[in-house]
Amino acid sequence: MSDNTITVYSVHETKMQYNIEQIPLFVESQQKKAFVAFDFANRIIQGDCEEVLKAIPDNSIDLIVTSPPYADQRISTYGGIKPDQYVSWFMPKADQFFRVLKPTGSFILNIKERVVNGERHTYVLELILEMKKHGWLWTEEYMWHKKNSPPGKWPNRFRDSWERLLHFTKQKKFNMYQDAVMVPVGDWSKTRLKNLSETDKRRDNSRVGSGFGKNISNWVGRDLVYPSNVLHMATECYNQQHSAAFPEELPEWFIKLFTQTGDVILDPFNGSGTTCVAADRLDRKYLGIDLSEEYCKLAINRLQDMRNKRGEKKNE
Amino acid sequence: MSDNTITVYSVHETKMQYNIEQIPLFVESQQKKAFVAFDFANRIIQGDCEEVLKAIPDNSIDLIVTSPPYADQRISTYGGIKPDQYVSWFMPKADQFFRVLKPTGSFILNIKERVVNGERHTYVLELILEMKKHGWLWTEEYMWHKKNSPPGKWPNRFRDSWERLLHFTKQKKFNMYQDAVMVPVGDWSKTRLKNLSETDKRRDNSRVGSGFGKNISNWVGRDLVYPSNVLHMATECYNQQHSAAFPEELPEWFIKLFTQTGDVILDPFNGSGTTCVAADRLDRKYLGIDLSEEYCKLAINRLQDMRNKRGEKKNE
DNA sequence: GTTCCGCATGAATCGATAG
DNA sequence: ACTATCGATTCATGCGGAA
Repeated sequence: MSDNTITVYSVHETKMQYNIEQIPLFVESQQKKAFVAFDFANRIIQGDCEEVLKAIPDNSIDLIVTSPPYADQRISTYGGIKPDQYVSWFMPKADQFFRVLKPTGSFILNIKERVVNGERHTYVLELILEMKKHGWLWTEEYMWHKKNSPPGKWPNRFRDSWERLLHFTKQKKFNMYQDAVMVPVGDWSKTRLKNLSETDKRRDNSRVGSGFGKNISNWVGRDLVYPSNVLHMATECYNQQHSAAFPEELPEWFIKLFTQTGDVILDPFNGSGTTCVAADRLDRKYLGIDLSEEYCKLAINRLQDMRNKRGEKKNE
Repeated sequence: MSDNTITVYSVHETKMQYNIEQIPLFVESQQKKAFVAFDFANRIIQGDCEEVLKAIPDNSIDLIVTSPPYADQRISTYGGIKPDQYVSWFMPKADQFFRVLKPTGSFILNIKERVVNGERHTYVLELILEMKKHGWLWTEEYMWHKKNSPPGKWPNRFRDSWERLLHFTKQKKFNMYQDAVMVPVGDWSKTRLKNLSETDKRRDNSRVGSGFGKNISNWVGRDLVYPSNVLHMATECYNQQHSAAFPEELPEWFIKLFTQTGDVILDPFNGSGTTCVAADRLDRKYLGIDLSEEYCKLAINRLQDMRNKRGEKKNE
């Protein structure tokens, strides 16, 4: 990274091309205003999210979905944050997240505590408590059940197949579009409904207009139910080189749940850019930030690939 | 409850009968020794677990599995512990658990935080931190996915379908018999989740009282793999007056995982006695403690019923 | 003897209403 | 302003009676 500059990537229509603009960021209030004129939507920015976000205005982001480097992970990029220092490393960034997030917005934090000396470390618990002190509401904890967790065998524990999806908000009331993530009803009523309709037909022949038929009408067309706070998703790898933190399904679910078309989604630890890809696919705007130039380029390539594919599809 | 006495229930062969013995408990060291001679194995004791356990010797329990009253729940029995006071209510009891647990033993705590003012309360997080201060190791957090969670719809959250199963130990090295909970690979678990009749068959087998050995024999020839730290189990809500906090499968799994035949399992918030029933079925010894006389009687009745059924089966 | 369906039942939570 | 109570919302499951 060169001094006082960051690199901004953006996707263009041209296949396999991207522009790199050098933009001064770390500026005082006057110049900051000028920068604000810069459209940060649909950009991938290389830099430290804590610094980059200082150039983003208050209350301008609708949703933050991210999976920060866990303690002692992504050492080459983030230097491997020590578990004991995790909270103090994270909180200045969380303060920026708080500032840029709209009052009606949500922050989804994918995280899981490491095992240290045979014990689960407590930095995630401490992080939640500290977030509250900094004004965040710990609204909910969703559970990601990783259906295909990596194998492994230890004498004192099994494979770790779940991760936390902490849901923080700024207010008790926030935007939530529950209908957007309704799911087909369970196998239970599928089979029952199937059988029910057969019975219905049978009875319909013998007796028309009874109250029974009315009962059926309540079920017919009601294929969808609201999900719970447990998400069952398999992990996926974008390619052999760079494994994604989570499958595209995951940010997709929260993007549909907490935003509408045109809203802006931020991933401050963008990595291979799964959040941005999901956002773009769902016609939302994205802002991805990552320290690593390699990851930024990978992300922009993925976004370009997807745009191209969608373009081809349109022309078909 | 009368002064200085507790009520001890034990199962006998005679159908639908139980003995009630009055035993002085809250005594000093000399008399305590006398009490220790009393066999606490396979007993249901009515009283406050914090006091009752003072009569149990150090390092005498192999496994503790329990689901304490959550904050503001089970008000009629426990008076409804306020969320803010939960940790200070719980810790003196946890100290006794620590004392009576063998160094190689495990403590499984089923708990979940309430929503208070639209936010998840932090008393569970604080409890974990406090447990560590009192010497416990937070070894693992298992996840109970409740497939049939209570319904409901709110503007800011979905149905809560998971609970924590906190695994505390006294040492880094503890007893764990992983082979005892191995499961058939792949398709079996899929069919089990989807095929209801398959589940029913398994359930029936376990209810009859032959334990799980019989089922395992059905799996011979299939490849067994170790499970993960996510448990998929439905709550039992059969039409009775007293519903169990968790399904029998749940303590069963941990009993097989952390104990051997003849070991002693403690549930200090015994409730309807699901833990003890599972322990007895698996030929372990149990000690159940509960404040409520009604629950104690219910538990002993369940244990007697099971004994009777197992006896009938033997005679067949 | 099976299979199938109606129904009750949750360790819930929110918002409105009442004291 | 703060607490207490009540109705509305909603779905997977097991049980019991029916086909």
